[in-house]
Amino acid sequence: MRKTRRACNVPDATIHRLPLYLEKLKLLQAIGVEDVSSRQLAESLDIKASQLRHDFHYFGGFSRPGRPYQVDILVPALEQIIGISQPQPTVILGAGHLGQALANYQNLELQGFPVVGIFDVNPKLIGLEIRGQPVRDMDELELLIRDKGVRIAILTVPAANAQAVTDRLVRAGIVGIFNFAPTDLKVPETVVVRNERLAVGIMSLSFRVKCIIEGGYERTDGLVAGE
Amino acid sequence: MRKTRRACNVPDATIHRLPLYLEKLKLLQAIGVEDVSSRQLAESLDIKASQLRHDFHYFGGFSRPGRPYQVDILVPALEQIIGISQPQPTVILGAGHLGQALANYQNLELQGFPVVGIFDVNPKLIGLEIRGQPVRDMDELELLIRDKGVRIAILTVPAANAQAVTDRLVRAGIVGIFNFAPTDLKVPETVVVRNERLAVGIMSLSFRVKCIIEGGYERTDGLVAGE
DNA sequence: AGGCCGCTGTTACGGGATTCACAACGAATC
DNA sequence: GATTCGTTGTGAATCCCGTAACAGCGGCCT
Ligand SMILES: NC(=O)c1ccc[n+]([C@@H]2O[C@H](COP(=O)([O-])OP(=O)(O)OC[C@H]3O[C@@H](n4cnc5c(N)ncnc54)[C@H](O)[C@@H]3O)[C@@H](O)[C@H]2O)c1
Ligand SMILES: NC(=O)c1ccc[n+]([C@@H]2O[C@H](COP(=O)([O-])OP(=O)(O)OC[C@H]3O[C@@H](n4cnc5c(N)ncnc54)[C@H](O)[C@@H]3O)[C@@H](O)[C@H]2O)c1
Repeated sequence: MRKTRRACNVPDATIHRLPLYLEKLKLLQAIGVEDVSSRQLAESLDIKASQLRHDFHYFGGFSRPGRPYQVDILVPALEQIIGISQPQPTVILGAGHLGQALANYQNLELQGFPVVGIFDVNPKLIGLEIRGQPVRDMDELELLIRDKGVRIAILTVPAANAQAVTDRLVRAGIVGIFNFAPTDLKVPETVVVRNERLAVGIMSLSFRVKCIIEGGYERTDGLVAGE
Repeated sequence: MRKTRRACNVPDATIHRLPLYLEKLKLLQAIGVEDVSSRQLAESLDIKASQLRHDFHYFGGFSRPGRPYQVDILVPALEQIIGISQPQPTVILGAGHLGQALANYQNLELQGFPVVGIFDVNPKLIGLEIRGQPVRDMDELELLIRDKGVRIAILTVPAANAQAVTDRLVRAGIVGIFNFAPTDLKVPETVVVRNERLAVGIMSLSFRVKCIIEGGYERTDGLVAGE
């Protein structure tokens, strides 16, 4: 009980690293590696070993002093922390360009997020099969969410409709929304939204590109060629 | 000269907010708003006004004490900082599901990143028209990059081919790579990579969802219902 | 003019995140 | 067995970001 309490106070920065750890560990697992030290794992991810141990420390640690981490223990432990010990059924809202791309993305299922429903309002799209699944009419939304116990939704509708769809998702019991529309969604406290803004990504890239071209080659991490 | 030096030491967190500022400001500009205070702008983005002023301070400030910010000054100033005063021609590598979705995404051009080339190796895709542009053979890559002065590339090829394509992009003079493949790319110091990992996003969402469901409703920001 | 209000620029502070340092421990080697 | 090396767990220290506080300026109203 205390443990789940503490787990939610973990900083975002740490949470964002867990998937990276998990990904690398699964890779190691696939090639038969049995144990791995914090240094090995950290260096392959370009971070400090102490940070990795510190991250793990939030969850009480996964080994004991003297013993390296065991891949077969770490993988399920991280999966349990992230919440994908059981696959998390997921629905996609909006079967347009992006929605279809995501529906076709097999990695989603591999990483524990099988798409169990794709929804749209466009009659021309409804019925279209994507990887064995039909695009569904919005009428079926609430029923399917309840039947399959869906808690996570991926939102790929136009920005103008994003809030309306969100409200409906919230009423249907969705707890997490992965939002690709460039809009800030209003949701109750008991629902989490994660915005994935393409514009932010490409614009910050552009900034760094400009820095390299205009300002010489120095980087944030230190080295500046003499004044 | 000093100014460009300093500009590159701006923290990432600030850079990530610039696109949000710009987006909101363009919206205000479109509806004829002439000036805006730090409080107004900040509150519409759910951040503190002092943070916004602090962010702007990295660039010397955009007004003077007593006067609110003028939208018509701020917009071009931010565009100049981000590096999109002139549109940044962009190429897409990999015309699969995701590549096509992005090629169809009109917001890219609206935000200053017109797609001037879409490339693939699949003969069946080459020649396919997407928003008026043909999918091109990789043979044309270097020439088009040089001709159009492209500095930013969007990488949507399978992870297995990502590094090879990257090497070729780097040799062709690309400076910034927006990478959607779940792989860490190795590039020289003079090239910037920004990874957009879907897995990180959806897994951290899943973690927060699990926290809400298991651990009650408390959030990082404080309030925990009594012990 | 004078006073008041609201605004920005700027500096100082507090807190969180990263990094460091080391103690405790296990295994292998001599 | 002792010793040496490598490992994790953990608290301290450092660094950096977000927040607050305030000084200085502009406009407005009286
Ligand atoms: N295309 C991209 O690469 C891309 C990238 C980043 C973000 N986005 C964002 O993702 C969203 C979708 O982009 P897109 O390119 O796929 O657009 P799109 O127009 O191709 O697809 C949107 C789909 O949503 C459906 N829709 C509209 N209203 C709906 C509703 N109320 N309920 C259910 N479905 C509804 C439409 O019928 C359409 O099929 C947009 O908000 C866009 O800004 C797109
Ligand atoms: N589909 C998604 O929604 C999604 C989401 C996030 C990340 N990704 C990642 O984006 C990448 C592309 O995903 P996708 O679903 O579009 O895959 P896809 O297979 O549909 O498309 C990949 C395309 O790249 C082309 N290609 C392969 N090797 C190439 C090369 N050497 N040079 C140029 N083109 C080449 C292929 O011909 C194909 O058309 C993958 O790395 C995937 O992991 C995809």
